[in-house]
Amino acid sequence: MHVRRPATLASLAAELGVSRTTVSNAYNRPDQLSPELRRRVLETARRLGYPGPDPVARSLRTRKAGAVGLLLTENLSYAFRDPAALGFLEGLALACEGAGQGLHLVPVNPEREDVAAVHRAGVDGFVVYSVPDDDPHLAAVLSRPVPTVVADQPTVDGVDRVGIDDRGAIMELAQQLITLGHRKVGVICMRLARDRNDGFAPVERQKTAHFHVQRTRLAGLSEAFAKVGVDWSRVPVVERFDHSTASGASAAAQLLDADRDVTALICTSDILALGALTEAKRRGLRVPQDLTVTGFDGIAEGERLGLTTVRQPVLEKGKAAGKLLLASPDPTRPREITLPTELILGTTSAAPRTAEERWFGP
Amino acid sequence: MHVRRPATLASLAAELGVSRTTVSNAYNRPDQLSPELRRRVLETARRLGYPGPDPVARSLRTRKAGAVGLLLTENLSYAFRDPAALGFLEGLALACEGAGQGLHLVPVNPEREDVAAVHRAGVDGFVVYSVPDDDPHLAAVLSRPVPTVVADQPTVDGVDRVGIDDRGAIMELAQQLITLGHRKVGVICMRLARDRNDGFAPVERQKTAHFHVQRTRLAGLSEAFAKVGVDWSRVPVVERFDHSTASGASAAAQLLDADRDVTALICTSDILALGALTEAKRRGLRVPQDLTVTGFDGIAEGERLGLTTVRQPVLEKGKAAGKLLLASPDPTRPREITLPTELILGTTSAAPRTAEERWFGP
DNA sequence: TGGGCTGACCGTAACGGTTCAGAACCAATT
DNA sequence: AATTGGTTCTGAACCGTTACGGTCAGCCCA
Repeated sequence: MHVRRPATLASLAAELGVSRTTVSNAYNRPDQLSPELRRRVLETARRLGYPGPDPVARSLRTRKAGAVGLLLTENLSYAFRDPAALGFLEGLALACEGAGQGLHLVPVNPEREDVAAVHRAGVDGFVVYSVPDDDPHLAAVLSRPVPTVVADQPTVDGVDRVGIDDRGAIMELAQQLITLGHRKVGVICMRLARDRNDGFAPVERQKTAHFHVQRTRLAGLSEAFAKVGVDWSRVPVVERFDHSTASGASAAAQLLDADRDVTALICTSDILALGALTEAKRRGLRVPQDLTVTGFDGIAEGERLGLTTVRQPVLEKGKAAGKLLLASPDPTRPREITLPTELILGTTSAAPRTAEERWFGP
Repeated sequence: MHVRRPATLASLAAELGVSRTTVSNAYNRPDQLSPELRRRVLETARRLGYPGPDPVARSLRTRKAGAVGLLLTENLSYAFRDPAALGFLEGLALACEGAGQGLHLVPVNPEREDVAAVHRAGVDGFVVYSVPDDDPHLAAVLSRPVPTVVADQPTVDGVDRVGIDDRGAIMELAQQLITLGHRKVGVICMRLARDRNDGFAPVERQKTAHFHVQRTRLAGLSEAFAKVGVDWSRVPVVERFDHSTASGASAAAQLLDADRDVTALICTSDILALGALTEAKRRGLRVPQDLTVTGFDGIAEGERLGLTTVRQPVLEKGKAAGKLLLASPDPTRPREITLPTELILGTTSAAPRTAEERWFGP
């Protein structure tokens, strides 16, 4: 019994004196052979230590890998720590699980731009979640001849898409602040491009941002405030590369230091908003009396704190992406799913104090 | 130009009038052909829409898939919501990313016991994280002829393992409570088997628990308290199937309702402990004056609340699992990595009130 | 008796690559 | 002139399966 090479379908067949087809059928189509022979095949397999048909060889032959590839932002830890990304991931994983498909996280080396991993992934399709528009990995994915779904990304021709109406949602939020009377606002956003720029982001940078979600939200804000005569080029927008409450706090500090008249801090994520709240508290600013703070996403911790924000259905977004990918392989035209959002009016937003109040207290 | 079937290595070679080997070399070993020819190959590839060597076929030939399989508990959402599991996942993902390996989440259908997905996964190895000892998926993984690492699971012969000293760690915690004077304690634990049993868990069930981690922690507690003469069979142990703060709260309620003398609630996870804290507050019990509450894991929210607990390096655990799997393919004997834990004395533990104080107030 | 049907099994041809041992060619060295 | 060495490219053998289209024996029924 030479245990060097593990047994294969062929060796098993030889041992049994039957054809490979029959052994294959024993595993895949029990109705194609007599129960007795099938029993013998399976028993001999056990005896020889044959672990069943090799998954890779099977994939090659059947032209399906049984897995979905997932391309995430270059920084993996980011995804695992961002509640919104995590919700998406969970939803996608659930959809895959429901369909019996594996979920293959594509390794993205943050250092060298190594696109090879995308080409090496044996998957039946890809989901691309919120990567920069110019990410070479995205291009690599698109070059693969498998169905793809993008999420929180701009439309790519021939590719399904799932997302929310970022522009509309944040405009609704902006309108709320406008109605309350806010005109001097500041914005804290996530990184806008692949290069690090921890500081103010001029309008040009906002417009050419490589991250669709951020770009769109900023555009929505700009549009909403322009309508009531606010000169957007004078609205301070502070960008942070890292996505953490610490970043939110330092951004708030930077912004408030530079512009003390600001009555509202609009953050493009709840995580950043949580940090802003911390900084406000540290400065002795009461929220919402002295300062309004808003977020985006609708994460649990924000809800607990009564954060005014836009809630988006992250879990559903992931599920939708999975379903889109796993449904019909190739319909005529790419589909697009836009999920609804909900404006959550919490306790961190209120009308700004009047100039008078500012000087003399409430 | 029949675009029916996408181009293959062979069709490209035919088009160019060179051998398949040469085309293969153009992609994999650029030094094996002239730069000029390589350029032609690549350009023709682009023209014909050839996406590069098929990953599955390549995997078959090279006998490596470039991915690691991960088997998680049957309930996927659980993993995505448990900070400890998430930390492990992040660590593992980082290790894989560092090695350029994909991470393949094996779909585990909670309904029917469908082990097929394990056999279908084209991976070079498996990591199995905290599944019940009798999980058929675990058996399926072990039957595959690839290296495997188990984490937070009992040792399996021939398989690498990573974990912590659950018994020792919780004994240290127990000793601390004992030193403080606690003798009447109650325990809240996660589910002990695959069947649902939301309620008290008799000693027998504790001992035969299918989840290694829970079983070991309970054994450690039992041992520590037995040493000081506590009859463990009379210690209330409440089990919860779902792992959530709500479960922790309801378990605490059930336990405190049944046994009002309890001075300390030992929870086998921080999540459960957070719930217990909520319930204590709801009852007007002051922590730690009226009730001591402890957890296990060392999650961020627990730290913020000053929870007395055992901190374990979850991220490192995941990284270690990945490294173990990706290091040398097959050493002589299986390795075992036990990571250090740290007892965190927070503000949720203190000496119990004396009987006198109980009746007359502090 | 022979035609048609069914159940059980088999042979061959892919699936799309990689790899290894040369062959062919040319230039440089002995 | 023969040897050596290097580069560039080729042929053929795998990798382990499954899909497809059979074959063949036995049985039913007219």
